[in-house]
Amino acid sequence: MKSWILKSEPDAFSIDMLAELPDQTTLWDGVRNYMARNHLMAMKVGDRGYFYHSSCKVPAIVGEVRIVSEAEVDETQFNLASKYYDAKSTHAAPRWFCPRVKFLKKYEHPLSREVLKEAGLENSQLFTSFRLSVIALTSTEAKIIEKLLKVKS
DNA sequence: GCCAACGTTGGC
DNA sequence: GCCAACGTTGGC
Repeated sequence: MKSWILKSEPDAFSIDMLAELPDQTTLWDGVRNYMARNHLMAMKVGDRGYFYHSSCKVPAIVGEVRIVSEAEVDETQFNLASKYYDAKSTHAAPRWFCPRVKFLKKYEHPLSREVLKEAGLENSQLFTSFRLSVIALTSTEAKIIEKLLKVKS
């Protein structure tokens, strides 16, 4: 099982919004960056996603999701009305794919960037490629986060 | 709201 | 296929 970080702006889509959906699941669509897309396509059912709030007062890991189905074609790329519309993508050769994720839990104590950095994640893609919206964690990095969560709860 | 970082586009 | 210009992300 691999662990990932999924960034989302809480104003656009927060962990609370996910938790309030009837089935608590959503397609992680709208990603338009190839490195992030490759991560989305590498996700397997059962993988863990850390839900990260970005572009907000306290950017932090705020909870967990589980990957419940592997990446499928992101339909928003064909939708003219969508802000994720991609004129260069075709049904024959779609560019963008998205997995389905399910809400697992929301943390009482989110893990801020400061905490993550101090705990030893300073070399993670979260800090080295700070604009990347889908991040792959190494098993070492995942263990550090698990340990932090144990201490916090 | 500023601005650095950096991915993407497009002219040559 | 190089690289400057441009646009966007996201922390501060």
